[in-house]
Amino acid sequence: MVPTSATGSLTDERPMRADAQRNYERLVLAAREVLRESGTESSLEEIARRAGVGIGTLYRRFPTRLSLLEAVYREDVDALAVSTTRLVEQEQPWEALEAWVWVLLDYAATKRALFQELVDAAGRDSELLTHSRETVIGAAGLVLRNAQEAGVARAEVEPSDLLRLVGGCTMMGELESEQQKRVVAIVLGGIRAAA
Amino acid sequence: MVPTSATGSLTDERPMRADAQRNYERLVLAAREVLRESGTESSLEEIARRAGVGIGTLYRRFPTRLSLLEAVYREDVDALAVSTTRLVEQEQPWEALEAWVWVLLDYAATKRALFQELVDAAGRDSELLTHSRETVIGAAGLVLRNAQEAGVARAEVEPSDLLRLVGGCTMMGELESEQQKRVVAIVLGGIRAAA
DNA sequence: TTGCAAAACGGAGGCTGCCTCCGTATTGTT
DNA sequence: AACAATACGGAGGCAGCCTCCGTTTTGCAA
Repeated sequence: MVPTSATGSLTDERPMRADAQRNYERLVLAAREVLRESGTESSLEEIARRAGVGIGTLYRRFPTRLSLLEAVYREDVDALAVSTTRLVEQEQPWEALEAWVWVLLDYAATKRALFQELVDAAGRDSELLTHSRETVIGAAGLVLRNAQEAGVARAEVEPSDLLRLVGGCTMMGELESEQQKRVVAIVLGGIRAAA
Repeated sequence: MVPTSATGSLTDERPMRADAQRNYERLVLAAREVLRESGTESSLEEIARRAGVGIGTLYRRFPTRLSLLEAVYREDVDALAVSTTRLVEQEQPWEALEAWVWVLLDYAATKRALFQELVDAAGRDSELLTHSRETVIGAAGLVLRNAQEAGVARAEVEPSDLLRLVGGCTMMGELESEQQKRVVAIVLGGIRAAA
């Protein structure tokens, strides 16, 4: 999953230079480590330090905090998309939605930092459509539309509403599992179409 | 509303010294101003600067970021409590709850910074029961219990759930009014007891 | 191989913010 | 008027963000 070019866009002619690629890997590795330890508070300098790389290198490779987070969690984000598809194919629409919310929560629990900044940047920055945002919103849309077409979810709910509700309230501070259950129940209850 | 003693606790014998009181007022004034401009990002140094006061003075008076926010919004928080009581007395239980959510949103809109840190500190710090937290949670409890006793709100919902849902998801970034309406509708739908 | 330009590195440095500490100034009380 | 008690304020230490640019590394081409 290590790209051989910085952007993955169509305009890369050359592969990354060997040292660049090595440092890329080190940075992502260190970032994952530091993020696990310090979450949202993680310092970029600490990450660079841990990676044994100059701060300048970090900034060259990842101009944005978000871009680093994305690199770290890219695989996980893609995995979310995959398991979303599976849910939609194998479960009943409502059950899929229910299950998906829990998948999202579980997912968010280990990716607070990314999620925080992602939801945060949901409104503004709408220019910079990052891979993660597209993917997560896409997943939400898939499972939601599926439920709506089956008539089990209210038609007016939008994917971003789902993210807000599930992500938003969960993202702030920890949530004990009891409260988590209650909150999810409330959200699901509010989304379910009246019988 | 300017206290004549730093803590308001039982142990203050003397009133604040004149200069202390003057600076207190200046600080709160400046803080309100800066908070309006910069929200959560507000810098304490900027506030001190704006107040024409040394940074040391700020820290002596408000050892904690939260304590400053509280001072700024103390009156507003109390006002929330008052209008909560009024709602409960004058409206039907469910209507009161509905209206209260909107009051809370409106309230939160101008007090993002306080709210953010408040909800954030909801779990940990449970020792330090600040005035604001008690007040806000108390208000949520009042309106919620009222609805529950009337049988129009699910019994298992807790006050902090309400804060999480309404505050949490709203607090992250801006929310356009359309989305706000949808999100509130979902939350209320999930709280309402099944008929 | 060797040479060389393109690519990448890395950290110093400028800026800002957090917070503490302590010498100095202001009060108000006797 | 004098003297504690109280309060002030900012220097200074630490850390993080980000940029800029002189130095090093790499890989292609001769």
